Amino acid sequence: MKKKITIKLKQNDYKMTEQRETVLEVMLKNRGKHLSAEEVLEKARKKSPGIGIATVYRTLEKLTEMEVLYKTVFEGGKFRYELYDDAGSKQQHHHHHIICLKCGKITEVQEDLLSGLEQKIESQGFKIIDHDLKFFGYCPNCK
Amino acid sequence: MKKKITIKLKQNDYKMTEQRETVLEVMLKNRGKHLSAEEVLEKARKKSPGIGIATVYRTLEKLTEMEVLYKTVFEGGKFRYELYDDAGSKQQHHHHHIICLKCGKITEVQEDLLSGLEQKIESQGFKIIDHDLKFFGYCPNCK
DNA sequence: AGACATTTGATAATGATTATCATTATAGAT
DNA sequence: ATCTATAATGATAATCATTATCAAATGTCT
Ligand SMILES: [Mn+2]
Ligand SMILES: [Mn+2]
Ligand SMILES: [Zn+2]
Ligand SMILES: [Zn+2]
Repeated sequence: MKKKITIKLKQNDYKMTEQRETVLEVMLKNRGKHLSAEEVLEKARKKSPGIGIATVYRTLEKLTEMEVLYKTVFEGGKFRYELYDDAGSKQQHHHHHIICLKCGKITEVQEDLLSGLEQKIESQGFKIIDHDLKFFGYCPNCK
Repeated sequence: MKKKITIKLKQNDYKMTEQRETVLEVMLKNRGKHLSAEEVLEKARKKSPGIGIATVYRTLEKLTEMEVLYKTVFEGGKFRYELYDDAGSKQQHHHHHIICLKCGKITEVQEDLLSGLEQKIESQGFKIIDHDLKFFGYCPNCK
């Protein structure tokens, strides 16, 4: 995985630096979590104490372009990043999220069930590349 | 519609002011559009030239709380507001959006097709209140 | 090791949204 | 219609996340 991404970087004339490796490791170690740039910074400093917030933003952005990370807005209007389900290989679709309106917990839903709807939309002349589906409600604890 | 909302305001000890009425009229006249606060300000000033941006934000926020408006982030990381499909009455669900990655056009999808998935999720102990589904791809013109 | 382009970190700038506060307007009581 | 209490407004400052700038440091290739 890490090796695959290093190769991808080189193909695009990007260098593999200590900081980029650290950010990547943070994301790999936190699969299933949805981290803000500040949270990534905090974790990255454990390994690379000197790393700056600008580098974290730049690296997250680059990994998002490369489709290693998925970037989206949850509540609070700031971006959060997570590993793509199948980071490294050609990416198609993304799992869904349930956000608890009381405790803020984020639960992932793996079932897709959108292909029917996507087919209907494509039959009207669109080409669908990806989707982003969030459910808002209450988790079992807060219901 | 406007009357219904005025009554709702009163029930919550809010006053109906010229500015609130203007913002509401802007939103009613632009059903199907997705306006930023700045865009609402611009349109509102046609009728109430002195209105300030802070009042626009406050009013949009209030109407969102009251479930007259729906607030969401499209591309660019800023909030946009639109009338709820059935603004005024008890609100359940919301239509979906297709965002063209080339020209930015936003198309609405009325078909729901999520009830199956929602039922499956609720059978796992969640309570679903609303959802937000966006498709990313290319519109017929840009495909 | 040396050359050169890329990357980094500190910090300034930006842009959207929210908070502050003195002034003004609204709704209900008189 | 006037008065009063309270809520709302507009100007502007503050905040917060993100992006831009730039001199110094680093990675890659020879
Ligand atoms: Mn996720
Ligand atoms: Mn819409
Ligand atoms: Zn919860
Ligand atoms: Zn298009």
